[in-house]
Amino acid sequence: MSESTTRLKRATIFDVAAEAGVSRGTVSRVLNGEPYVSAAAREAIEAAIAKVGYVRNTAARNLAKQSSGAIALIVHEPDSVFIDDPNIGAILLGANAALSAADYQLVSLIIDTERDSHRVTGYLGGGFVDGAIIVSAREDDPISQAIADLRLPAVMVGRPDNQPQLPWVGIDNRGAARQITERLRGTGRNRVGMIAAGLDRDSGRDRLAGFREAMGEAFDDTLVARQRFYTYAAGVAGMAELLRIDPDIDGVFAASDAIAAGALETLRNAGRAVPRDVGIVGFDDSSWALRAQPALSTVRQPAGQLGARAAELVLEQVRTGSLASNGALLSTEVVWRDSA
Amino acid sequence: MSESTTRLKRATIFDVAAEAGVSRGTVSRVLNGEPYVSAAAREAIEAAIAKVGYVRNTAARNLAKQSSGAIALIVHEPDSVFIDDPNIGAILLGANAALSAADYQLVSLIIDTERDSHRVTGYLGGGFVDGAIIVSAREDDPISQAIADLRLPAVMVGRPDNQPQLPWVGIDNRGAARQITERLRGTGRNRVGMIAAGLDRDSGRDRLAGFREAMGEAFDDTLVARQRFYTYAAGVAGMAELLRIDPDIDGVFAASDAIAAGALETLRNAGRAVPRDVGIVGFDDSSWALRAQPALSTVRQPAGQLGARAAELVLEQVRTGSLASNGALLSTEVVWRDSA
DNA sequence: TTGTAGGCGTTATCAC
DNA sequence: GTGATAACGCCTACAA
Repeated sequence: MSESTTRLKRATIFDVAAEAGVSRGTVSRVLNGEPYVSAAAREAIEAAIAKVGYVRNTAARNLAKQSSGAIALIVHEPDSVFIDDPNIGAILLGANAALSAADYQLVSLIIDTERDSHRVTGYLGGGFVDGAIIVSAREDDPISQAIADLRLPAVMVGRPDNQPQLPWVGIDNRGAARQITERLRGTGRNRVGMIAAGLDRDSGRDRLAGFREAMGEAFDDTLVARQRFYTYAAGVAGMAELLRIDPDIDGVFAASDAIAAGALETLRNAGRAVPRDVGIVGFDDSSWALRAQPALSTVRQPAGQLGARAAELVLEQVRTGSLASNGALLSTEVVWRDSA
Repeated sequence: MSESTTRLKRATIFDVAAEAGVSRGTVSRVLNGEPYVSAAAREAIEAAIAKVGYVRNTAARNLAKQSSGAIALIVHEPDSVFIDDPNIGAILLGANAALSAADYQLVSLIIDTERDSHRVTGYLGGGFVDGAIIVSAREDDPISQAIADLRLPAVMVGRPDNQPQLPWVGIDNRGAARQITERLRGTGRNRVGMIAAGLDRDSGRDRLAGFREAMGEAFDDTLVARQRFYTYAAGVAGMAELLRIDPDIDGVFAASDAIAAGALETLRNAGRAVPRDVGIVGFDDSSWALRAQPALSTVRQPAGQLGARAAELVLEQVRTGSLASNGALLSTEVVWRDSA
């Protein structure tokens, strides 16, 4: 009676062994699907497991096996802007699918404050996970250093500047930026600028570099509006700045679709028609691209594959202790729609 | 030399104790900030910790303490649509902040397939976490049942239908829907319909119920377009359906801002002006609301607080073993802009 | 095929 | 204040 109200002690292998009339060793063997167990024993044990309601204590298992079967995915967005990042969800889903196929558990950790950063470091060192995927780390990220110290198998999504020894997967931001800028220029624009963002990460800097390359001689640094975040608001502000600097601007490469959408609003309010007066292209091919008016020409980023590939590389390290290659570049695709 | 290439064994309390010339017990005491440790011992131990590069093995600690200091947040979106859900990110951040303040680690688990569901169940039972927050569970969710079986402290975000014993936090979807519908009708609309979605969850059903209540005698079930997801595409399709059924429709309550945005597109293509010809209101006050043309009148959902409150309730259970109240309703607010 | 027992790294309860 | 030492629950040689 009182059993049902007080918190019952959870059954252990001991209880199962006693119930089935065998030793703990044998129970452990059937639990792990090992051979050399008689059918009779197996049956008795399975019945006992069901009867006593046994579930394995993974903390104990981890301790004994020195591994956890889990991989962390760390999202580091100290400014809480990741809510609007269209890629992170897809990266997560891709990583989850790849790990799931290998029967690993993905656990996502978010770092929002300095305090989070410390706590997560402790968590990573605590045997909770066998490896880690780091998303959207910034230049000065303490986590990547901590991971290196812990010798925890890890891979970054995006190319790390300060941790050259960390394996990574990413896209060729520079090449993609160059391609779409060239295409934009090809529509006969003469004065083309850029709304850049995220210049504290490699992705942001590389997109700017690609733009500069594509512009060649025509590059004009005053026509680069530098914003902090990849947001709609940044697009609104950045476009206003560009119009102020050069009212005759007729082409804009926005560092993200959200920025492009914001720029569209500014242009609309300024009475400029897109693509007639001004051609604009974005980056990501997120949901912003299709919903914008007009629909955005942009670069498709294989976010899901990014996550999946990162997961595979972590698993390779976990299993073999090392990695065949040290980085992977996934290919992008220019998607041409109506905005330029 | 070879030390640096082969994987070094991680230092344990043993090593620290030896290095500092004290016993493990004393080391453990300083590690846990307990009193009754001499300054000399503390200093020696701290130096030793730094010297041997000790980091605590949490698996062992969990085993001994029978707890983990981590709380799971389970996102269950089998259709991968959560990428576009504007609330989940905020819920996550809110929960993370609340747990962080109590020095708990939030770990997010996503369930995307049947296989994920099984694996996560095992994870939850394995001593990795002390409690769980369940987001966006659906009616037939096996996870909530598993959690009940495990006697794991848990709380749902959103009111559970099938697990009445599970504590939860949510908003008054029905009341909020009623309020905004009444306000919409107050703008002098005669033929008002609804684009409903997510009718397999309480939130979706409650919004429809609130709409019905507000309409009273004027409720017309043929003017309810039922969609599966809370997406832009659903809005496009739902609005088309409503226009087909009643070309004279002059008011629409969309079950989410994304749906409302989609509806706006259909209306624009159909040559209907908003709010002149048709008034439209949404739900969530997500980024869709402000970026829509015209900006949406909508219901603000306190997503961050939802996550924070859920976290607090889980911690209360973890610490006291029980809960003072069994549910919490957070208040919403009608935000009136230009779309109606 | 099965049982035995030592070890995984910490914590906690004792004596001292 | 500090040092032994028995848990914690599981895995895994090794022996039988």
